[in-house]
Amino acid sequence: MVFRDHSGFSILMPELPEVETIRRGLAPVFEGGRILDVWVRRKDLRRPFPLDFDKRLCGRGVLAVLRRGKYLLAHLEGEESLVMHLGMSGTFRIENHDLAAFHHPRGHSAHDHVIFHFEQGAEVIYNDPRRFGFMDLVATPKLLTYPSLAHLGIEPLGEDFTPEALQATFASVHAPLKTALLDQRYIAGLGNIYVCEILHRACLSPFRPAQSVNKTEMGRLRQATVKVLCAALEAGGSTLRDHRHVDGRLGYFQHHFAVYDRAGAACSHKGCAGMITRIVQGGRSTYFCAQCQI
DNA sequence: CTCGTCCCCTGGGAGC
DNA sequence: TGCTCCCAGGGGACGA
Repeated sequence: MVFRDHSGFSILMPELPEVETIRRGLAPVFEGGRILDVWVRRKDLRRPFPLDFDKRLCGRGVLAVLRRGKYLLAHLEGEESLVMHLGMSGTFRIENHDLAAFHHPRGHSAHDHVIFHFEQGAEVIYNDPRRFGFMDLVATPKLLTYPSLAHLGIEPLGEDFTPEALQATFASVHAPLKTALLDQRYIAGLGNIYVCEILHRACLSPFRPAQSVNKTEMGRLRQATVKVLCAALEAGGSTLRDHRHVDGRLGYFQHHFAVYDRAGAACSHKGCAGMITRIVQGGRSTYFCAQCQI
């Protein structure tokens, strides 16, 4: 969904490209940095913060920031990792203040829930109006069995994302292709917006039972997924490089969509006279062209 | 197991 | 102009 926040920035829900762009934006501050102090402004987001969340982060060095699906993972010194999910409205911004300012915080907005203060003076601020995100601390060796991460499917930008793997994954899945692509247990990182774009690009119907998609079509699906995600990443990358955005807002950038939120528009495929329509599948909007998505 | 439904939350937009 | 209501989204819980 596209909407504008109070300062006129265009906001998009964080799916894989947004989360990866945020990861790249956080990395220069997090990786090799040390957390001096953490200010948690409420006791929970979607879930409660873990016990002594702030105390356990104070003084910790950050080794690396990784992404798995839509999750961000900050590996900390001492074999512990900070697991973060942005839900639907979570974002980070980076501000640079002197140390004194942190102890007399000013100018934080109503939805700034967590503020990390780094040794070098940067503040990393997590803002989440709808509070569907969450943060947790997990022993790094136990990440593989952490419930939210344990059952995540294939990384769509990884080497394992092949037509053969897709066919094997969906071999016994009766669910409609649209629903199956959104299911993080099969493929990790896709959300409603990009799934609509991917299916349109691959000329595949959202209604097709996932198991009915043949290998040739899986090849198209793979190709479309990589193209759509990489184009979005490129847009995010150019936002990071754009110095007009140096107020530190991460991960939100303009995209051009072929189908999402474009009901009534003409299908953009060459030679197709179809029109984009909106239907509901599993309680979520699907935008597609019934003419060429078969 | 798989499938469908509902809920969490807020702000924007439609409609009156 | 100002009010009310509906809706978007990811993930987890729950029941069939």
